[in-house]
Amino acid sequence: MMMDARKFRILQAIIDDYILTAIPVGSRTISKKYEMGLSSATIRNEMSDLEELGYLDQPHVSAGRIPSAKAYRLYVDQLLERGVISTGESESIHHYFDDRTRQMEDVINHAAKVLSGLTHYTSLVLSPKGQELRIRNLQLVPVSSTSALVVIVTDGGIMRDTVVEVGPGLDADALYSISRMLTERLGGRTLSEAQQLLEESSREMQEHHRKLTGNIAQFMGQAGSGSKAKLALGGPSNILNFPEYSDVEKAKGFLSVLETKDKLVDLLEKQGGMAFTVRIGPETGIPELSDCSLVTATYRLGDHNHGTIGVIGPTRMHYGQVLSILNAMGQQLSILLGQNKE
Amino acid sequence: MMMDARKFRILQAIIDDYILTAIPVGSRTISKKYEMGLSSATIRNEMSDLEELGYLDQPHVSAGRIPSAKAYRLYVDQLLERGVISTGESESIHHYFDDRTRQMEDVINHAAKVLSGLTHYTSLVLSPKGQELRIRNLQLVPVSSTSALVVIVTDGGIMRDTVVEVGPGLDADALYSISRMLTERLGGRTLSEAQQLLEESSREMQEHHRKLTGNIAQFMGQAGSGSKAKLALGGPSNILNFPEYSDVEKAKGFLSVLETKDKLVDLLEKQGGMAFTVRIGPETGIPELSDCSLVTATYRLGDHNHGTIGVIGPTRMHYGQVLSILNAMGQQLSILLGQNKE
DNA sequence: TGTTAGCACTCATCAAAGGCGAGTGCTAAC
DNA sequence: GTTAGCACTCGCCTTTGATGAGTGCTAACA
Repeated sequence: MMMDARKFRILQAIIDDYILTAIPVGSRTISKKYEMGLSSATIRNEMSDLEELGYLDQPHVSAGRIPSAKAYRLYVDQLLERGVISTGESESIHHYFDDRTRQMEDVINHAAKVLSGLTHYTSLVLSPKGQELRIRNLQLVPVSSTSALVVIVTDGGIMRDTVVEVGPGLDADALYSISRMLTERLGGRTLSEAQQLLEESSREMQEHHRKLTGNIAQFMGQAGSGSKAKLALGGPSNILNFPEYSDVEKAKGFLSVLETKDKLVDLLEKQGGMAFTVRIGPETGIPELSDCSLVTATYRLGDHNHGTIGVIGPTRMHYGQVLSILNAMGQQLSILLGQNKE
Repeated sequence: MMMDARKFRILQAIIDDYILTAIPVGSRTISKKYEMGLSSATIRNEMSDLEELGYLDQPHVSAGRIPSAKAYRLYVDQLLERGVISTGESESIHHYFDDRTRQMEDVINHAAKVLSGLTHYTSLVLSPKGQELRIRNLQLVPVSSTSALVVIVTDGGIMRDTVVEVGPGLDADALYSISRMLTERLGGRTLSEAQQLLEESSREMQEHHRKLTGNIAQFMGQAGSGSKAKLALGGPSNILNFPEYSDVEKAKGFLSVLETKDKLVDLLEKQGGMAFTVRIGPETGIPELSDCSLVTATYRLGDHNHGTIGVIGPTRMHYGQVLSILNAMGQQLSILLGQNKE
């Protein structure tokens, strides 16, 4: 037995209905509501076939069918092929941002809020990884007599800062001249290049500079490895709007995953630069999310950097709408963060 | 009728039991479990009095009694009077911090996690307000040809940063000399003093400097007013562990409040420097939290600055334990953040 | 006068029973 | 290949009744 066009149409109708109602779909519903021109009995036969093919599950014998993960997969692949992603939403999303928020952290927090507001799902926004960012300016600001704040301005406009120990006897002017020197030498390079360069050159340096440059190099390593990519969450409690999560235990599991952000960051980073990924149920690889779907999209920042935005919701998600919104939001973020570049 | 010692003992027993079990307490339970040396009948009479006095509620006629907000209030006031706060926990809390995390944001995030882990409630940690922080160093770092990053190092070790527009034609060296000048003039002053000073002096300045100083002054106003005090949440989903919140609707309300942090910040700032405050049920002023209690404590940072830590849980909270932990955590935070001061 | 035993009464909770209805699979006719 | 008809299944809801925890009241007791 094979999947034919009619089976597919029926499957699609079932998925659409289930996405809307969250209750198992019966043959009669499909026959009447979706004007197939077929009687419920015929639908039943087809549904029986679809179940055999693994696209439908039956919670119990006298209930309707619900789509399996495999069915959603088919559905989504179809959506992506047909390119349902419209960019018309881009403009409306623009309104949600006001132009003053340019700080990376504010932007991603706000983006997460907008995204969860628009989709009514839980949203995730991951800031770009710093790996490929190029240094534009580096400056040491004295904090105490033995420590200084490192400020790095990159072409992504992202500033990461940390406090490093500096040797004693370096006053503000000394730090400034070091800053100038470092900016001169490292400007235009990526963080990882700069790190390497610093480590090499520190050998030839005087004793009391060596420690400082070593610390800075280490910091660049951290910042560059992207281990500190910031994650913003939007509307975590949105999940409670769905009957799938009216069970408190399940809700707790879901929310717990959100609290330990590490797993989520890993998951989002697996995206690997693809325009869109859709992970359905078990495909997420996190047991607590086994009846969720995670839809992610990439936004670009310059030629080498990208961040990730995503939405988590029940497997019966409005995939088309979500993909479209993610697409629009991604573009908006690229524009917004790109302004720092000029 | 008056509250006497015996009534109080009985009330205390009822509260203790209800904190433990979350089920209405009957007269028999008190009589047997708490060795009052009184029969259940006598307890019943007393309970009836306590209800009349407003300390107990009865969910329905054939159920036991539950403590009212007024009862918790009495209970907590008693606790505070007796000074149940031990400092013994301080040392153990120390272990949860590793010494490298000195950045304000990391510290408060971590503190929130530790706090929710120890108490099993939802925790809140508010960073200190900047109002009284004294400027130690101010520096402008070029970001683009027309904008610069303002970095202010204060005696709290807190760095707040924002991007300001600068007039054209100011290169790195020019910015540095401005920075030096500003540091010279503003060092040792509080943010609000500095703001005022800047605004006054900007009148006498050249045209293209005026805008810059104006922007910096504005930023100081924002930072100083504390509107940007950072709030970290710990274990939001902990609330779901309590049967009071096994109702999904209630849980959603609770979590929604957590998502809009503004209200919480307001609530925490009302603390006003008191060592401890306990808000029970309606005292929180937020409808969604009307059957929660919020316990907050202050930690000091230097002589003029303070932050707030707190715990939200059901009204039947382990007040004694929570107060004790908050006390210890507050001390630890003061020490940890104080290290930036030297 | 305060305390206690006894008793009738209330009412939430739980489990069992039964009706309802949505939905199925199968069969026979078109 | 499609459809109408029908018996059957089984989750869901409501009803019912038993259970038991807990109360308020009264009368007896120290």
